[in-house]
Amino acid sequence: MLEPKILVRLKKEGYKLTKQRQQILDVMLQSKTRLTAQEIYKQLQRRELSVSLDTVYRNLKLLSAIGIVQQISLQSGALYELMQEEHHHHLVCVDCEKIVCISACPVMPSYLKDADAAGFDILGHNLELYGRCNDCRSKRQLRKAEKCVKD
Amino acid sequence: MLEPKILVRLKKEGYKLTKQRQQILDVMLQSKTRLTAQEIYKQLQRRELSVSLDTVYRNLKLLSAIGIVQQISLQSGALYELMQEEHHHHLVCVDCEKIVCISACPVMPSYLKDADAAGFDILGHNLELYGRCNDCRSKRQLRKAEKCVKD
DNA sequence: ATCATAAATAAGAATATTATTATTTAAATA
DNA sequence: TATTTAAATAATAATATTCTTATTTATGAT
Repeated sequence: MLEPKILVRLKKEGYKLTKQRQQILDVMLQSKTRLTAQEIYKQLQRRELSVSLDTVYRNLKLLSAIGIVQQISLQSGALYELMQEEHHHHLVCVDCEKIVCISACPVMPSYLKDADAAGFDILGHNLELYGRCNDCRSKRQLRKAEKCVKD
Repeated sequence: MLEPKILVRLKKEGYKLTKQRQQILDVMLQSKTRLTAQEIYKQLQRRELSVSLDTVYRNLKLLSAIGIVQQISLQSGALYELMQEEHHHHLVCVDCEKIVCISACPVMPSYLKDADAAGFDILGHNLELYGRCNDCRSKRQLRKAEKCVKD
């Protein structure tokens, strides 16, 4: 069921395809929503596969580093999603934590050349944008406006 | 002592310039190295200013979101550095956690337009690159080579 | 200078995340 | 198929990070 692309990627970097790793990926694949590490852990328990929470975290970190999984850091902890078809990034509202996908990716090969120059093999990257959404901006301005009216 | 630029930025976004916030920024300004939240907290205790660890974390998060501070996520936790002169990003070795600065930034205004389109005010961003450094790559290959020799 | 108020803080409890170490396992090769 | 070994895992202990709530404070307006 796993994308062959993912298998190839893991093998290429010398990582093993363990049962646990497969199941973690599968849970993410099945999920319609972004998940926390804890949620993935709970799903796995339902499936009766023995996976420690530690293993979930370890794998999410690894998979993020090599670009198979995308991590989104919120106040309340991190969310993870499987990188499907199109590579993309996320914009998070600093007030309400609303998340919006930004479809393009600005990290071009030319940019990675600098990194190569440092002698690194580039495996992946994570870009998160922060901002304030329309609603939250309005609310802020409303507060100021109300005050003026009252005065 | 604080860069006026930072003060302007905070005020513009409606954030207060508290003693604690000032001191956190000052500790980072004085430091020659990247610091963990805990290290910043300890520095502040030496200065005899009352700042809770919670406050340190809260501020680092806020300051990262609006681009005044840069966060670097390592296995062992996060490091923080004040964004000085030139905006830049970091490349981290997934094996040894060596950090290298990449001077340019690929996040151009044109890219941010997409974000604007979603009705967001963009405040900042965080980009982290992952790779494997020269040394770690060599070590991996050595292991394989040794095996071949032995055989 | 005083007042009003949203923003910020401290304290301590609750969670999330990582480290350590002994054991197990995938995968390469004989 | 059996052997070998780096990689991966589980268990649990240790840290790091966040939440909740009551209190304090910076700031803008009087």
